[in-house]
Amino acid sequence: MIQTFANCQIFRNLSLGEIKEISSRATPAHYERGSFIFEIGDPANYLYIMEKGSVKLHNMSPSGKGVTFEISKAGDTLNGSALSTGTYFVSAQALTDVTVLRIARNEFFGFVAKYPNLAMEIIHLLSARLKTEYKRMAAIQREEVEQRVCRSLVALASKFGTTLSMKREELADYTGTATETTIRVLGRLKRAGIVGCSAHKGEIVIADMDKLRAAIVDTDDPR
Amino acid sequence: MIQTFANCQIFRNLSLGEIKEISSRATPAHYERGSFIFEIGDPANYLYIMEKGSVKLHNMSPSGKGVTFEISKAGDTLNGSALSTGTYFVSAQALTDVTVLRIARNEFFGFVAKYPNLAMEIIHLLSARLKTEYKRMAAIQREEVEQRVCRSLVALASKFGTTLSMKREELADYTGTATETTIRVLGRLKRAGIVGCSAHKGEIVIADMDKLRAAIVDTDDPR
DNA sequence: CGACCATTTGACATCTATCAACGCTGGTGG
DNA sequence: CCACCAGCGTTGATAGATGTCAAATGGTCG
Repeated sequence: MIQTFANCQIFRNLSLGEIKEISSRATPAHYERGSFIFEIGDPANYLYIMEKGSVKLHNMSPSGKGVTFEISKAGDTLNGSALSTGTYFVSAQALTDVTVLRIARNEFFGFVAKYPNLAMEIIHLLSARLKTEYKRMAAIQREEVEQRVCRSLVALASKFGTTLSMKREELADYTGTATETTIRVLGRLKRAGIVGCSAHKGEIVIADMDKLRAAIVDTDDPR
Repeated sequence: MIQTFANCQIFRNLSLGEIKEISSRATPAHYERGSFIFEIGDPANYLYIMEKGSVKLHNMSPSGKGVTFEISKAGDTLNGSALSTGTYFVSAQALTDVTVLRIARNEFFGFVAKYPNLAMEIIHLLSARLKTEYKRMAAIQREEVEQRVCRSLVALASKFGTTLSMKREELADYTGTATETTIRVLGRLKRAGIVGCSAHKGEIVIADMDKLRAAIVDTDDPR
């Protein structure tokens, strides 16, 4: 458990003693694949820290149209900003069996007020995430679908490696396109040798990472 | 100057003495309409706090395609998160003549580390902004243009009132559509009596705020 | 082996961007 | 005072990209 905290970005600048103090207030919880850790709109009473497994943060509309914001893994917090806004603004669904640690909102904020290093790391983390979202917005508004699929693949691969275990539909929700459209793009990428052909169901293998990266630099403003 | 700080969300929980201390390290600066306070990619060495005027935060690609993220006014900070990430990740351009206060990055972070209230407010602010961006992403990926234009109008009106002084092109960049498309939507809204017909150039007047709000609730997920 | 779900492919509808032309308005200079 | 110009707003026609619908294929698991 201590190790989980030490691996978590927002706690990394704390001393071992401080981490021990905080982790003493955390309780573990398990969720099985497919279940929800919380749903959008629930009151945000706990900070969740991922220990094991992966979780999809998304906003599924009643019509079935999903928007995926992030896939979280060990060391990530789940929609931690919601502790500030009062209610979770995304849903968290387990993609695998999952173990999390959770800390009550008030206790967590107590620590934040007490340890400037912790507050500072949170600020850095939120800033980085905001930057990511801004870039993503710019990409969505400017780029064509093929670009965006490639961009999604790069983002996912840099976090999870070149073998992604996700369905086409999940990639489509992450990219923000129809499933069929994503499949057609993947088809083109296969023919270009960028994506592997063999891949099992529910799996996407990136065959040539360099080519993939090259495919998204052609547009304006490489920054 | 003190007043500017007191009106600024991130400083609002500080004592007068603390505000005085911080504001003693701030220096004012003026920019005339059209000029850039900073441009995307510049090293983020200062925190800017708006005192007077309005500023557009955007990302203009060389091809001329602009994405507008926010219009800032008195009390707002300009891309403050950039102090964490190292370089500004949007450009800040004055829409009017503008007065800002600026504080050197290191000094500002010194205060953040020293005053937990300040750090906490920053966390709240960033969290709220992240929530806004998530909603916006969901809207972009799910909604049709008409919805999004209405949503933009509501957001802008709740900050600036029902008379917006902006060109169609600026609204289009904010909404993420072509200028002509935005104009066509505005045409429909005029006919529906939601938007005023008289409006001068460079001005958009919202005639019926209730109808406007009603126009964006029809889709999924009213949250 | 059979059922079910993911994946794929095709045809089609439609939305939106793009291109082009024009009108209007306010400002400027003769 | 008038004519002209430049920029913004508006409208129409068109093409292209992407979503949607429908159906076939193929893989996986019980």
